[in-house]
Amino acid sequence: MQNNMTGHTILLVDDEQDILDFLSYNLQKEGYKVFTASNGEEALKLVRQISPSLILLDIMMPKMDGIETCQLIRKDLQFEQPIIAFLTSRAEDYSQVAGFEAGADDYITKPIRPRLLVSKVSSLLRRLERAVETTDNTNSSLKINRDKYLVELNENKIILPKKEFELLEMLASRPGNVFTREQILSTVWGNEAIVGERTIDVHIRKLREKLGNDYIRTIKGVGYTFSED
Amino acid sequence: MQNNMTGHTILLVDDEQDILDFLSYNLQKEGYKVFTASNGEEALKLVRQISPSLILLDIMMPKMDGIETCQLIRKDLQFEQPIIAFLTSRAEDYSQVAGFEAGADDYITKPIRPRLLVSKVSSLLRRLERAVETTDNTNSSLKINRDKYLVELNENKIILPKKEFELLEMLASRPGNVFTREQILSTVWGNEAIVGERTIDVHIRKLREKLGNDYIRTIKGVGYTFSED
DNA sequence: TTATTAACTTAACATTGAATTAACCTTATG
DNA sequence: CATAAGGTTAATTCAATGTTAAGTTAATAA
Repeated sequence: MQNNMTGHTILLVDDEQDILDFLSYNLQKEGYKVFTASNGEEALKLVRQISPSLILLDIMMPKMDGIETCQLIRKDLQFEQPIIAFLTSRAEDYSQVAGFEAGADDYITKPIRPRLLVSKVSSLLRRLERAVETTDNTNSSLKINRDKYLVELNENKIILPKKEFELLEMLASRPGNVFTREQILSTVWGNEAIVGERTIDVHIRKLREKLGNDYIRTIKGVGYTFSED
Repeated sequence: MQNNMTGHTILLVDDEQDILDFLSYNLQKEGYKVFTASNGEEALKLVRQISPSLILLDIMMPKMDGIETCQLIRKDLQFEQPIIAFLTSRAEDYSQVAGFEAGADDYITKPIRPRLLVSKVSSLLRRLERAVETTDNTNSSLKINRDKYLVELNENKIILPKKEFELLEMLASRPGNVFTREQILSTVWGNEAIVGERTIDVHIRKLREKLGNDYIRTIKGVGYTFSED
C-alpha cells in the first residue's frame, strides 16, 4: 500500500505504546519509513542515527517532556533541522505549553484522526521540500522566506500578495530556467483554474514594479525566466 | 539515575510517612533534591532554610492543614515564590475552591501514579523556568507573563482573556512569522474544534482594540503576523 | 441552587484589496 | 510591415477579512 514515493523518514515519540502503534500503522500505510521512541533520550539518540525529516513529539512524557526534547534536538542538529510537530491533548492550553518558542513547527491535537494526521504530515513534508529548493540561493541578493512570507531584496523587505509571492517563488526556485505559461498556470493556479490570457502578465508586471525590471526576463513565445544580473 | 540536570529542590509535606517515602523515591530517582516535612510547622521552618522551587503539600493534615500552611508560606516569602501543588484524595474535591485562593498552582490527586507525578512535577518546574525567561526580553515593548495571562505593553498592564492571550502568545512567539488560520486553529483551538469562520477574526479584532492596530498584521489569503514596529 | 458577569461564539452585514478582466498599446520577429 | 505575443492601465469582481451586536456558554458571586 505504498502511495508515497518520497520515502521520508518519520520519528514518533510517545510514552504510550498504543499511540505509537496507531501512528506507525497509519503512516507506514502511506509509505513513510517510521521509527519510534518511547522517551526523550531514546529520541535524541535515534535522531542522530536516522536523520528524520519529521518528528512527531508527545508533549506529556515522564522524565524529559516534549518541549525539552525539542529544544535539545534543535540544539543538537544545528544544520539539518527536521520539522517538529507536537502531539497534545485537547485539554492542554497552548499558553501552558508554548511550543512554538521551543522550536515547534505545528501542533496536532489528540484524539488523532487518521485522515487528518496523514494530510497534515504530508503538508508538513511538502514544506520541507520547498524549503530545500529555496534555501540554496543564500548568497544572492534575493532571499525568499516562506515561513515569514517575506521577500528580501538588497536589505529591503517586501511583502507580496499571495499570487505574486508564489509566482516569484516558482521562478526564483530555478534561476535561469525558463518556465512556460502553461507550467506557471498549473503550478501557481492549479490546472483547474480557467484564467484569462493576460492574468499572468499583470502579475509579472506587479513583480517588476516591486523588484525592478532586471530580475524577470521574458522569452517571447516561450515563457519567463528569473536571473540575478 | 540522575536524568535531570536542573537540580531543583522539592519539599514534600505529608503526615503519612509512606507517602513521603513513595514521593521521595520517585523524585530523587529523577535527580531532584528532596526534603520532607510531616506537618505544617516543620514545613515553614524548612522552607526558609532550603528555598525549594516546588512544594507538594498534603491538604489533610492534623494541627495545621495544607491550606493554612500554604497561606503562611505565601505570606512569609513575599519575593521568591515557590510553586505549590496540593495533594488531595479524589473524594475531597470541594476543597479545590479554597486551594487556589490560598495560592496553590496545581493539584495532584491521590492515588498518585509515578509517571504522572514526574511529568507533572517537571511541567510545574518548567513553568518556573519559563517565567524567568520571559522577564528577559527587556528591550521589546511587549512583555508576556504566561501564568497570569498578563501582557505589558509600554508600561500598560493588560489582562487578557484566555483565548486572546493564547492567540497573542502564539503570534508573538515568532515575530515576523506568518501563521495561517489553519495553524492558529489547530494550536489555540485544537483541530477537532469546529468553530465558525469569523471566530478568529473577532479575537484578532479584540486584540487590536487593546494593543492598537500596529502589532498584528493581516496577510490576506495567507494569515496573520505579529511585529513590533 | 439561582443570579450575575465575563468570555466566547455566531450570525448578519460592511469593507477591503488581491485577483482578474477588458480594452488598448508596444514590441520582437518572420 | 504585419502580426502575434506580450505589456500596460484602469475598472470590475469577489472571496477574504473586518465589524458589530446578539446569542451561548462558562465562571463566579450571592
